[in-house]
Amino acid sequence: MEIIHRKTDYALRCLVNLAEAGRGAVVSVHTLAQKEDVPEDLLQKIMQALAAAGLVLPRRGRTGGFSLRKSPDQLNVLDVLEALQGPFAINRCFLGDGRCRHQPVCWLRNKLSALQEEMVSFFQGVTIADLIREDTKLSEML
Amino acid sequence: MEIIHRKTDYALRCLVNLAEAGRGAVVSVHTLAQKEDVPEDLLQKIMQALAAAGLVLPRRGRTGGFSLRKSPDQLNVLDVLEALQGPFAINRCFLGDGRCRHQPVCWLRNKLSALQEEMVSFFQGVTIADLIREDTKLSEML
DNA sequence: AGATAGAGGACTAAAATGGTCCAGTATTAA
DNA sequence: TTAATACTGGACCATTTTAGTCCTCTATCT
Repeated sequence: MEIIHRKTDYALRCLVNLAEAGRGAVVSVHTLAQKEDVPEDLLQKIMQALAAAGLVLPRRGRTGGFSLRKSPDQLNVLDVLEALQGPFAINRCFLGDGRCRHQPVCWLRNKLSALQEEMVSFFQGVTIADLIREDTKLSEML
Repeated sequence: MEIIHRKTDYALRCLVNLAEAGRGAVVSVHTLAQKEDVPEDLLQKIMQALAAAGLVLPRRGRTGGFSLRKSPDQLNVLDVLEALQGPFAINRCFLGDGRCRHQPVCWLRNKLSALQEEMVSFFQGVTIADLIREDTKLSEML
């Protein structure tokens, strides 16, 4: 049972790559796919999702590609995760869509709500900056 | 994206029910299914999995059913989660089965390993006792 | 002996996941 | 201005997972 699915894994790798390329750097899907060894067509969709979520800025045309919209230390893992895997919830009832069969709000939900918040804060607390490879100069990307 | 799948949700409900029934209490799947509003056939499989994981003790025959094998405050949510959803991992590479495409051990894995451990501790820290309905006397089940 | 309860295997429908393909549009370098 | 390059967006597909059902068998208690 994995929290981070493969698409999200790919996304994290590419966002880190983008961060390492320096602030404002524009990198194409083609380049990212090669560098991080990810299927190019799939990565296209992934970057689209990240763009739709406002995490990344697309630039079309000959010299196009994607660039980060926030500095790496402000881009947290929860946002990436939700962009690719949908809203994060410790249990289905926290998604709010399909109603819980049991009660409007059941006892289990009440018990889990604290955990839900803790997990959200947890993933919000981890940023792309935290994932950057050690040997990269942090000064370059902030 | 839900951490706790429906089967695990059902399992938690029934384990709490079992805990509330008092230490050593034996409750049948039939009864549990009715009380917690869970499909009986499915719950059978769920309880089987919990038994296989050593969390619950099956008793066959006329007055049979399942009883907790640990006191509720020693039965943690991680164990339940893993019994029903398989090994817990923040990312696929922590499952150890299929090798990561990137490297024997990649930089992302190194970065995530701390998170993996934090999440494991987190779910280990939550027990069935924590999920018991407020109005139940704790003294009865410890 | 008969009723009841768990064991376990086979099977299925529906959804999620990972991935591919293709036609279209924007942009820029030459 | 045109050709190359890069993102957009929709359709499509195979595999796996999830949730759930059904049926037969075995154990045990009354």
